[in-house]
Amino acid sequence: MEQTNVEMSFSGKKVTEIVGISYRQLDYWTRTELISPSIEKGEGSGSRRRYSYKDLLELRVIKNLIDGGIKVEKIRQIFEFLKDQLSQDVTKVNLVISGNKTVLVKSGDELIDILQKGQGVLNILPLATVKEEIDSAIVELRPVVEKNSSNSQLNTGTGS
Amino acid sequence: MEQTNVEMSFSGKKVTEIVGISYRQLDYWTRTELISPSIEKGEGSGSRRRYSYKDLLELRVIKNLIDGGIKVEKIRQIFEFLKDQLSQDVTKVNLVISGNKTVLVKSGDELIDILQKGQGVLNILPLATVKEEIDSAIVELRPVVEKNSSNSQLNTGTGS
DNA sequence: CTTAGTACTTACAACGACGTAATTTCTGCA
DNA sequence: TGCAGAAATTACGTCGTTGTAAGTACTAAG
Repeated sequence: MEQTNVEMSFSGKKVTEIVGISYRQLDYWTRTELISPSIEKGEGSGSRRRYSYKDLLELRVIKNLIDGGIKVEKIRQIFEFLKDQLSQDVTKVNLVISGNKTVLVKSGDELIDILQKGQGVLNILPLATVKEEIDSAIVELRPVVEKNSSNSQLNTGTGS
Repeated sequence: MEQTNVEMSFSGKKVTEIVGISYRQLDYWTRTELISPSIEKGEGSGSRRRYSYKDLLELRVIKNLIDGGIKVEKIRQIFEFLKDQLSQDVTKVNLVISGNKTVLVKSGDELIDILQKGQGVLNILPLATVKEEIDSAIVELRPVVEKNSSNSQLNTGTGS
């Protein structure tokens, strides 16, 4: 029985480990609404934020863009265009950022087409790798299995 | 007689107009050695910096990268690899930034090749357009022709 | 030589994007 | 119910990248 990652939820701490960012970054991005915890917003000190699998993908895209030297300010623009576009069927799709426009493009002809007319700077990020990165990170970080608590969201597929 | 732009020199002020950046940016980039005025460094208050045509190309590349949302920090890395690579025969060459490596690639097959193996973020900047932008800006900004002073570097070749 | 411009330099401020550390509150468990 | 630990919040500081404004030196004209 393969449990899809889609229904999982993750704490802030866990997210930082999976995605590979600092807690401060996650907190800052959350509080400035670059991303938001889809499962639970968590308001008030001591509350708990819960992020979805889709949030993880989004965050990893952000991380890769940051590592690629893209300004956070620019990333905010990008995600205004990307609203909800980023579902789980991201395999073999490239994120192409041209000027102030952002599109999802299937690798191949379309991409070359865009390159021909290339004005300004073109940023390209393959999303297939993003999904792989997250998925393998989730598996690798599955640590010492906690004593099974009934409402643990990290259900590994033990039935019921 | 076509006067090549190559031998010209430009003041800081002029550079900002041609390239399309603020004086503060030019100054900051100069003083932090992102670029340096090839013709004359200009040391001490009141001295004069003189930039070359090649400097203009370099600065325009920087501007385009900035407009593309690339962090200045990243741009510094890029130019460490690009040292002197940026000559005047930049037509039909693309600047490709992949991770921490930067290369000049002729449009076409090589580019697609790189895209296939695409890891992380790929930044692409066509240099042909950069040269065009600078050249046309130089022409357009040729203002009220100064009374011909013998050492004016801005020889228009009109001949009275 | 003096004066007026222009251009370069310096000083100060501001903002974004975090890091560090202390504080608060929630949760699981005894 | 009370306690320990984990995670979120708040406070404060810093660094890089500029903007604004004031100071300073060079250059040409008289």
